[in-house]
Amino acid sequence: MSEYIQKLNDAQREAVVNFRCPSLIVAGAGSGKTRVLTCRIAYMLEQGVAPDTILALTFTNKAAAEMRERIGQLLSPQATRRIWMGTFHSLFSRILRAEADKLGYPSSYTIYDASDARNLVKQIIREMNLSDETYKPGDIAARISLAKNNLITPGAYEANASLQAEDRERRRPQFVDIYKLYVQKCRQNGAMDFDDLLLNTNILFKDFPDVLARYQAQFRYILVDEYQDTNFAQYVIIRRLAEQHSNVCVVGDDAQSIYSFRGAKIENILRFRNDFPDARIFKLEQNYRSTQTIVDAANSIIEKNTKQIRKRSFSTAEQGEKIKVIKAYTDKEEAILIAGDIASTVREKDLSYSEIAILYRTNAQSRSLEESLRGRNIPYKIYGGVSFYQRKEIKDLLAYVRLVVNPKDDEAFRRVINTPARGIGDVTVNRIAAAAAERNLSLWEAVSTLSSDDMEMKGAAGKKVTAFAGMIGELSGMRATAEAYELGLEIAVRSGIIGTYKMQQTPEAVSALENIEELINSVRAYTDEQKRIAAESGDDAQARVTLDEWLQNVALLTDMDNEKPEERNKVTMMTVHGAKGLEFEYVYVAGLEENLFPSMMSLGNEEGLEEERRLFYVALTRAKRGAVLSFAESRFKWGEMTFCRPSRFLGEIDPKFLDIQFDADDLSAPEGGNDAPVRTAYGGRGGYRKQEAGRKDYTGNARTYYSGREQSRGERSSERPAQGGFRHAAAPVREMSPVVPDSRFRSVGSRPQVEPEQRIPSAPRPAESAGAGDEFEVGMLVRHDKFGTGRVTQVEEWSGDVKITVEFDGAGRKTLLRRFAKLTPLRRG
DNA sequence: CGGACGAGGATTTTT
DNA sequence: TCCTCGTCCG
Repeated sequence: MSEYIQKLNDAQREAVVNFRCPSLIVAGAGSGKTRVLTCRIAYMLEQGVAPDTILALTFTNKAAAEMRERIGQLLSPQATRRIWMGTFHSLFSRILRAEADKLGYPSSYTIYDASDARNLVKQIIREMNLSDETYKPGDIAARISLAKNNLITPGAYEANASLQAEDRERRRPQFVDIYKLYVQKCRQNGAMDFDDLLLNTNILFKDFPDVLARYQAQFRYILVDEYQDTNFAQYVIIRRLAEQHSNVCVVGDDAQSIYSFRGAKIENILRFRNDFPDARIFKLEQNYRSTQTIVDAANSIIEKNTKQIRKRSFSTAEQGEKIKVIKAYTDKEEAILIAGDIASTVREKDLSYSEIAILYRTNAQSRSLEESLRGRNIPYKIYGGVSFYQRKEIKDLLAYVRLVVNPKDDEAFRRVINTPARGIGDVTVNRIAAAAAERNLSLWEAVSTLSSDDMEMKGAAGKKVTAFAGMIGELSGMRATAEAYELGLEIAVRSGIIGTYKMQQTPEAVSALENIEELINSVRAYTDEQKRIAAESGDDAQARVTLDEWLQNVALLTDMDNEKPEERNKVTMMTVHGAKGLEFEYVYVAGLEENLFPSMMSLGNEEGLEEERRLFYVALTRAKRGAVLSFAESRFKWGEMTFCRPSRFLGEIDPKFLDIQFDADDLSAPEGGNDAPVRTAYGGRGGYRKQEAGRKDYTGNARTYYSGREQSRGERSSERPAQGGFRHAAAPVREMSPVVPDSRFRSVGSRPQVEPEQRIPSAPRPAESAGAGDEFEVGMLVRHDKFGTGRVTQVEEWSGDVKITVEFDGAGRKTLLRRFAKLTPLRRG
């Protein structure tokens, strides 16, 4: 038996070697889940399973790459090449690319990300003359996504009385019309959104049984990582593919299901046994990551949930330190206390900053934490915020590539036609659109084949459009011969994107250029890599990698995928969601307050609350050695000071694991009293009775948040069967309720790429006497046609012009550009 | 066209 | 608070 098998514990080994039956591997936090998965695949290969009969599905590219890497280490890198290992989206997009013609799509279809999808929805709502008050694009896009995730096509949606009733009730009777048009436009544009990759795979498998049979025959072994996060569409794909060989191995942890807002169904893992009655279940319960204290504390939280697979994680590591709980008066103080604690922890335990993470529920919390870390000169890195791929310059460049690759992509066309500005305005675009619609052409097809007269354009506009068409046409022509990298660079240059940013001297423009450079380099890296793989495996078919291919790949990437190793020795700051799958020596969880963590939005129903509890479980189990939990009594939210109560989760941790850092006066029991403080602090473990006897301070809070419902739960009822039974394809419709929350993107606390310290300050420079600058100066009295007279308070040079700030007597302060404003100097100050 | 300005909105977000 | 979006004006 291979060495790597011997090193496994019994449960792990069982889960590895029994690979010829449906298997459910319940893998608690830190239980060596990835290890088991990689060993299982390695073992399968060693047992003679052909690599291309293995389909291994993950949720992130990172997870797939890591797994491939580790299998490669166990066997050889070559051995892993032909395994179908990757994300649901990337593998099925590959299949769809091969089978596109059957669905009436071009094989070089483009992939819309969430914001592309939302923009299209928005545009449709405008076109239909609907109010974007009632039809909020974000809501509509989310509902479309929800429908697709539940395999409800527009036709099925329309035929469904209860969904229709729901929309009427919510005063959005025309939702289904938007949905229809959206699907139609995507198809016209030769585009699929993320959800389509799964939905269309299902349609392909349903409508083309021979195609399904082919893939069923091929994938004799199906493995799914993070199964608790699969949605209905993914679930059905897996079931369909598994029908023939019934050989599915799913790995996951129901306690870490935290993506229901994205359509994930915890029921999929809870009910795996019903789907595969002869499945074997392997429970990995030994935690290798954390101390006993952390594991036991986490258990004491998660056992409050009713929906779960019973298991008992245990750690054989040392008992370890208690979990520190910090109270602060304000969010600002909380941040300062955390920074201080990090500084001393790092010093005392001789840690590197990279071994520490601060986790929070919402990105908005990062700001105060950031400031306090900076105040103490603690290096940090914030994850989240505006992603690389969401940056304007990147989306612009990608839109060009999309248009060049897929001439039907009207969305790309609209984005690109006047970016950078080339004097083609709405009026012109509308004319193009009208002409195109009349002839049933895409926008690009119209522009490249019709004359200016056909589009009813006057001289200047017509010329500009012709020039644009010529440029795209030439780039498009290069596709057949040029290397992807060259073409990418050519697009960046010819489009004028690079030139425009080069002209500007702002730090933003510099960073934009760097991003563009990075993107283009990634084309080269990708093609080189693909060529290397092709060479290794002896395929000549891949001699030249096209831009199409890279584009499909890049659409499915996220920031996590270009993590740079130089981010060493920095404290990690991220949301709890972002931390799933990671581990740190010390973890700080900030903002443990009611309405924040658990989030206010989750409090309406028990299911939401249970998910928050799982989220807290995830947060806590990231810690190897120590955890620090903090809360503030007041916090700035949306510019307003709000008062907060400590999170109920604090009270749910068995107090014997806690080390309370505050308020000994009010909370502590008499000397020698063992654990009274915590009980009175949070009312955990029946402690609330005591509080009701009339303690002050926190007791009042405790009484409130241990509301009747909480108390009445009394003896926990975890034996109760899981609620909300899973419905199968027969009635997927029920899956539509409740409606998902608004899922529009936020982008608070962004700038992950540029360290604040490294930013070039853009402080206004006084205008040089170059040209017109000296005409105005601070203190001068001036007159303006509209605003009357005023005094100049600031003059600065501003990208080729002069920006003048004037305090007007009547109209207040205005900032004017010299080039435009008709300002008359009156008298020197 | 493109910047200034005010209103409104603000969980979480693997792809 | 602080960002995004729409509108208005030079």
